[in-house]
Amino acid sequence: MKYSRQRELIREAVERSTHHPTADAIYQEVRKKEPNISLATVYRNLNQLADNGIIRRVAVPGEPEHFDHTMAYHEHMICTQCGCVVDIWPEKPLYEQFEALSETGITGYDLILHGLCRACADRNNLKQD
Amino acid sequence: MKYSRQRELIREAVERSTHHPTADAIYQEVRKKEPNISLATVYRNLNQLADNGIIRRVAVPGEPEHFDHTMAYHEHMICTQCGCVVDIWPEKPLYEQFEALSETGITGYDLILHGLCRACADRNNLKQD
DNA sequence: AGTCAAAATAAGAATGATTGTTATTATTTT
DNA sequence: AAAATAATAACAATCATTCTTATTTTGACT
Repeated sequence: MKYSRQRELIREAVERSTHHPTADAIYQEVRKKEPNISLATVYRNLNQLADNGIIRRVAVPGEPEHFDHTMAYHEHMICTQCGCVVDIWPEKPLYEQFEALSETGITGYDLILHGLCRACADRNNLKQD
Repeated sequence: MKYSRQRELIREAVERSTHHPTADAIYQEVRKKEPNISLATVYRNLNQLADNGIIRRVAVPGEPEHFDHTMAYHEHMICTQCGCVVDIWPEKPLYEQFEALSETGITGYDLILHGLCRACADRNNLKQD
């Protein structure tokens, strides 16, 4: 894997991100510093970074792929109201729960939880009072 | 929801299916009896049936949507070798495990387990002997 | 049975996310 | 510095899915 300025900018943009950006969001961000970068380059590098365990893919059904710079074990919840993706930090990895579910073994999983984010939950409570 | 011959054929095709067919697989199947049916009609009706709780959507990251006629609670595993989708029947609903993960509550989730299906596991063991 | 409004359809265009192609450029190795 | 390799920009292509529109079907009500 050779160095490239573009890949470095992409990696940094994911690193800086507070939300869980899509390829297009990263594209828009990196374009500020590298106006001629191609969207295909962003996709190629995000995939490469994910395949090399440097960033994490977050697959949300019915949405474009999201990406996450936090590699420490955690899960994701999508807000049913505003659509934002929030980190969920279980006390114990869910993986253990899943292992017993198949005789042939579980080697991995994709999980997206659904619920209200803090902001939406609070906003709803305010209106209701 | 008015009756339509097309919707009925689509529902029956999902009902008969042993795997977890995609919209296109259902389209190919229904076309045998209704050659002029449109793919858009298949999509529209699969969505309608799913929205009305008559069939279930099975979202597999990186693949077209699958559908399932079995409405009783169960999970899904995708075989990392052959790509087939198999039903997993947990003793207790995983939902309970997930509820405690968010202060704001969990209203649902999407889960796909990864592992080897029985057939692939057996095949691998044979070769290895 | 005949009329009407609502719902559904076929056909195909359009969309959106993602990947492929190719000629060129940048990076690493010799 | 030259050769070999990987990466890029530009843009075409693909794939799944949804949208549009003119037409047909269905179900309710005479």
